Amino acid sequence: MVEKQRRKPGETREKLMSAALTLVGKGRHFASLGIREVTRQAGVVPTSFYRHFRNMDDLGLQLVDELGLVLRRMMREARNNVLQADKLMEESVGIFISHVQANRSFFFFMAQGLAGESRAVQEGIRSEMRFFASELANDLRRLRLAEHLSDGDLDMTCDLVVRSVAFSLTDLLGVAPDDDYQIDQIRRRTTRFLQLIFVGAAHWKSEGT
Amino acid sequence: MVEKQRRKPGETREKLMSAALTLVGKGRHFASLGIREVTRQAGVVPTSFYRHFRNMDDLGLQLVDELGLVLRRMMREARNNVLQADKLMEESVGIFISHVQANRSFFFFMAQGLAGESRAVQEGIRSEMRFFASELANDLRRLRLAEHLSDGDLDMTCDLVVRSVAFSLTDLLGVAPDDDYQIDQIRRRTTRFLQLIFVGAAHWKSEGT
DNA sequence: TACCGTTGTGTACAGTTGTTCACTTATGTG
DNA sequence: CACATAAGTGAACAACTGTACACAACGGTA
Repeated sequence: MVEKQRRKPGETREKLMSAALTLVGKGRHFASLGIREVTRQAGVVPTSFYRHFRNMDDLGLQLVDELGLVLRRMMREARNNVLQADKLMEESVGIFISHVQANRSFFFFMAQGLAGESRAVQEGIRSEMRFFASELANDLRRLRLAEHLSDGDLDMTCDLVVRSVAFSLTDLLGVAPDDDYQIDQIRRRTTRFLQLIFVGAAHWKSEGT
Repeated sequence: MVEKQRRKPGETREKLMSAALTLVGKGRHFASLGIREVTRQAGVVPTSFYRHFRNMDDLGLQLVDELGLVLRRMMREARNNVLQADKLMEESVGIFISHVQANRSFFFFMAQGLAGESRAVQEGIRSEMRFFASELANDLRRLRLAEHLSDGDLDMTCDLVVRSVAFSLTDLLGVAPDDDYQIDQIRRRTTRFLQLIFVGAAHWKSEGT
């Protein structure tokens, strides 16, 4: 007699994905995870894996999609909550950090994927970052905060902003999630990076002429 | 009769390390490499591994040390060849890119290690980057290129510079090594990033007062 | 020359891996 | 209700893994 568990449709799929994330969150690298390991963590029999994914790379790709959702939520919150332009950067960095804390495993996965072994995952994450940068550029245009910059220069600036924040991710994931002191240091530093970049953008090319 | 190969002392050790690097250079992630796999690539029997390393993490740590040498060579070359201050950034980025091309596997390893699973390797690479940033700050002070900045602000600026260049690493490693067009795009973009940062540094705090 | 520590070799073994197969059970549509 | 399909299960396999052991050849030193 086979005891088949009753589950909602797609529940095992979710279990597998979050099992992989859990392992990544525990410090394991996604590239080193095996199918059996993930199914074990998910409390599911190994063969179930193949019902939902072709292999680990496939699972990784689907995680990238979910990561996209997380990033979009973050962006939406930033858009809604950053009202006054003068505190724009402090608040944005704050929102970023709190989202990282709330979805630590996801961001572990993101940081790993940037130099990961699956080209597809890598390209997926990179494209999420490009999207993020272009949305940021739109916002700045809309808020009339960068009217002296050409489109190309604004894109470059936003690209650099996104990269700097993304790099802070590795700092953030390197400290304990409850180490408030260190986290505050990172928050300050990241904010100053962004301020420096925008000071640069404000004077960009205005001196070469 | 056991045919023992004659090798220079430490030759097998080197073979193992460069075998790991080779695999990483082929797109594999360091965290997913196994002892047997590395020894196979090195053309050595699995048990030999333990004569030189306690486990793969240990090998990784020793690779970080060698990476340090590569980075120092790069820094030295930059110091010798960058003579005129106005081309400082173009030339530095150029030297960086050519070193990456010449030691591709090493830089693959570096990019992976930043979000790798061994905390020790991670910390090692991070510390190499800190060292690099502080040396850069020294140089700028020495060349009297940043006299209006406080020590703290100069450190921050150099930190941001190093991070931006390091992030370009992932771009660089993502394109084929002979894709000259793309590489030139990356070179241009990275250079502009640095210029933007230094424009920011030049006007830093001069406006808040 | 005799000796010893280092390094390389071959064999062995238990544990884990990815994947296939034949099966049972649940679910939703006609 | 019947039935096709999706989603779960367990057993099995060959291949591979890390690691241990005993042994052999080398290099240097006394």
